[in-house]
Order: sequence, then C-alpha cells, then structure tokens
Amino acid sequence: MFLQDGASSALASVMANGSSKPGPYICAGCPVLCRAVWNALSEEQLAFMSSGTKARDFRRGETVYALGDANKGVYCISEGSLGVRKMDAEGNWIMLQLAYPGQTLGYRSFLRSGRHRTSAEALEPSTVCYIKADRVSKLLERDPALGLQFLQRANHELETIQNALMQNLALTNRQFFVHVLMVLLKHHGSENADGSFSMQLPLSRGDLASMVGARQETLSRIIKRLEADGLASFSGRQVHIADVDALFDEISAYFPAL
Amino acid sequence: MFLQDGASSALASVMANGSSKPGPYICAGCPVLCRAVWNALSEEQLAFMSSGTKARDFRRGETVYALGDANKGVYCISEGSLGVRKMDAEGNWIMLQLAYPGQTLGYRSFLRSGRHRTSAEALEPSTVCYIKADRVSKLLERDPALGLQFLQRANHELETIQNALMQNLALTNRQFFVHVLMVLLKHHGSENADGSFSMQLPLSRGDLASMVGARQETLSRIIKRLEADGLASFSGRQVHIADVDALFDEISAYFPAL
DNA sequence: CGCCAGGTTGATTTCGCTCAAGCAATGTGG
DNA sequence: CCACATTGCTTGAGCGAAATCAACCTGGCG
Repeated sequence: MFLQDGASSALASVMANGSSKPGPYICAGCPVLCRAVWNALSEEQLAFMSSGTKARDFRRGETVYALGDANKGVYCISEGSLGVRKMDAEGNWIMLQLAYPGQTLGYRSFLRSGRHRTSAEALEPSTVCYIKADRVSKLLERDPALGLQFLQRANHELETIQNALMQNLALTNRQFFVHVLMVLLKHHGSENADGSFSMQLPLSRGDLASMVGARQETLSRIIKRLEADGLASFSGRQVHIADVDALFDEISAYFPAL
Repeated sequence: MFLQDGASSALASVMANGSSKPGPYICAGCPVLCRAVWNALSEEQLAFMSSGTKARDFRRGETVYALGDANKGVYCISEGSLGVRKMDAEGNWIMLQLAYPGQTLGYRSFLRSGRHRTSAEALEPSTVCYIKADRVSKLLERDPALGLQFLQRANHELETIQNALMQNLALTNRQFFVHVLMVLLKHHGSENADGSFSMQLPLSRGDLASMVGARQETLSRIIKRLEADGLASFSGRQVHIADVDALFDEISAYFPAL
C-alpha cells in the first residue's frame, strides 16, 4: 500500500486536526486550494474550472467512483477522507491509498483516457468536488504550469510508491503495520491530556490487513502481540497508544529523519 | 523491482533485436526518437535541445550518474542498456529498473531539482545522451505537450510500479524470478533454429536476487529448482530455455492477456 | 601460491499462510 | 421473544517458503 505521507515521525508530526467548517466554495475560494495541485491557477482559470465542477457529499462507505467506470473527470477532496482500492489477481479488494483534503484522485485514468482501475469510497462523511474532464484537458493544454504541477505530483507519488515497495521487501508485517498506524494517527488521532494518543480507526481489520499485505488472521495476531508488548491497546476500532515514541522505535531504523 | 514492460507474453513478445548501427545523431534525426518522450517536439525545439546535448559512450559497468550527485540534466538512452539502482535502509544496492534505448532517466530528480536518489550504470557498452537541465526547463515551460508526454510517462511508470508491488505480494519468489527472466529474454535473448532461446544475462546473481527481492542464496536455490524441473539451464551468465511456453505457464495465471 | 569475489550448499529458524473452528454483535423473519 | 443466519474478528494447529548463519567451492589474478 502507498501512504502519501513520507515516513511519519513520532510526536512531531502527529497533530490534532484543525476543525474547519466548510463553506459552499467552488474552486475559487476553496479552503483546501492551497494544498491542492490547482493552486497554480489564475482567478480566471479557477472560474473556468468552477463552471464544470460540482461538489457532492458522501456518506461513510459510499462509492465515489468504481473500478471499470469510464473516466469523465477528476475528483478533488474538500472534506473528509477517501480510501482507494484495487482488485488483485485473486479478486480480493486491496486498500491501496488513503486520500485527504486537497488531494486529487482519478487523474491517472484521466491521463490514460481510460476506465478507472481503482475504486474510491468515503471512509467518513466527506465532501468531494468533481471536475469535468474537458475543463481539465483545456487547462492542461493552455497552461504548462498546471502540467508541471501535475507532473511534480505524479513524480512525488512515484517516489512514494517506490519507497513503499522497497520497504515492503525489507519490513516485516508488524513493522509495516506500525507504520500504517503512525500515518493513520497523524490524520485520525488526537492527543490526550497525559500525552497518550487515541484514535478511531477509519478502516476494518480486513482493510488494514490488505494495506499491510497480510491476511486478516495475521493482522489479528500482530495486534495481539503489540498489545502484549504494551505498545498499544485495541478495542474494536478504538485504539489507544500510551507511548508513541516506543511504537515509533519499532520502525525508526527505516524512517530516520522525518 | 519495476519492469517497464507490461507482462511479457511467451513467444510472441520475444523478438530478436534489430542490429542498428548508430550514426552521429543528436536529437534531430536520432533513430530512437520515435520511442522517446521527446517525439512531440518540433524541428526547432529539437534543434534547441540538441545545442545543449552531448552523447557519450559508456563501457560495461561504468556509472552514468551516481546517487547523491546534483541533477544537472536528464539522460536519454541511445544504445545499449542501463541498470538503475537504489540503496535500501540496510545499505544494500537494489536493482530497481532496467532501461533501454528511447527511455529518459534522471527526470525524477530533475523535477524535484534535487540530488539523484538512484544510480545508473551501463549493463553493456552503451551510448547515452545528456541533455542539460536548462534546455529541458525551457522546453517544459513553453510546450504543454511535452509536459503531458512526461506526465503520461510518469503515469505509466506509476502504474507499472503499483502492479509490481501488488504482484510482489501475491507471487512467490520463483514466479517473480520467472517474470524477470521473461523480460530479460525479450531484450537480451535470441531465438535458436530449434525454437529454443539463449541469453547472456546482463546481471550478476546478486543483482538478479535484488530484483526479485530475495537473498542471493534463495535465488541460487530457485535456479537449481528451475533446472531440476527442466525449465531452463544456467551456466554462469549463459541461459538456455528449451520451452519458453512451459516457463511462461508458471506465471500465466498472473499475466493472462499480454 | 594465497587471496578474493562470486556463487553454491546445508542446517536451522522465523514468519506468515492455509485451513479450521469458535465467538460476539447484529439482523431477520416467524 | 426465540431460532437462525450473517458479519467481523480471534484463536489454534500445521505447513511451506524464505531468511539466516555458516561452510565451502571455483575461477581469476597479483
């Protein structure tokens, strides 16, 4: 699986989420624009884009786009979080990627002008803007800067994935799962008064297992061992981590700096 | 490891290499241009590019660029083949990618305007053109089409890697190695009169092992078992494959169509 | 001749998968 | 309200693939 974040540091990078209420923005004035690939656009370009864009709310578990659908545009996340899945050779659904506000999804099949090879669904109540393909095409044709932005974004993903692949070869499932936990903590966790962290997992055990590239049973055992080692406690989807640093020590050798 | 080719079919895709003698081309008139990302450029643009481009021959094993070097341009392969390596967390060199004429390397660190995070070396006597960064920058700024080409190329690599990652989870080392063999056969192998194939491996056992994501000992055992099963015979770097289809059967379930 | 890099082989252990079975929470229909 | 599935997760036993550690070839080379 591919986490968009680099390696997560222990405490430093684990920040409580800001609580930003969304307005009825479309592109121009969108509060997540600064984080998005579109922030190179001019006012006019944004206006042009807005005219082909619709925002929509999704309930938890609802599908944003499905494998096999023809691509007719790209999706920019405004609020919430999405999970991107792919089907493997045996027909299992693999959770590939988690996506957060500011990220644009579906541009891969857009570039290929083909069908979606992944599915995306809301992990929590989310707002997603849908930008029609013809707008994106025109913008890309006219503005080299936007293409460069996309290019750099794709490039970044490429490196992320390449790292993920190399780590997959080197890390044990347990280490990989700890990494996944750290990244989830960054987005979905909150710090308690005593310095410990709590989190409501946005994913089922099965999905977590698929992210680690392990079977559900194996993940269950990994969780049991983590609890036995006093590193975390799990109760359903509720996680409590007393000492984030201790957990991070498990993988610090592989994520030195960040 | 990431093979740029899709899954290799058995006989169909295994073609003898044409024996093209290279002239003193620079960009305009370059015989591999059609395969390269640059083929969208106009005559003038090519001329502009040529003026900042130098071709250079490399001996086998010679380094084209090294990890940690500052990026000052990109490399377009004219003849031969390169291997791209990366260092993993333990300091081992992992062979990540094989590159062939028409491919452009080093554009990742170019886009990031940073240092190379990989090294590239010639696997055989090779000719590589070096295109200065300022030329590429100017071309990208002026021509959205070139950016799109790069984008599509990056996109393709992204999907290749993502597939490789997913396969890595599902395939055994043996199956993965068979896949590597098929791809190598496509570029470095030749068909004999009796329909069997021969190939001189461009890589050491250690490099092959790292491509599969296995230890050298494991690869050695895999090779022994392939020989015991009558699927291939290895003698040093010389490989003989009597029945390519039989070998392909090992992995056909995972590479159905192509 | 000794040395060394590249490669092979053997013994042992670890890890994670498969195949079951079991369990708790949640529906669902009568 | 009960009998019965269904879903999500956990636990156990056995097994196979590959890692690890270690010894040992083998050909080239000073």
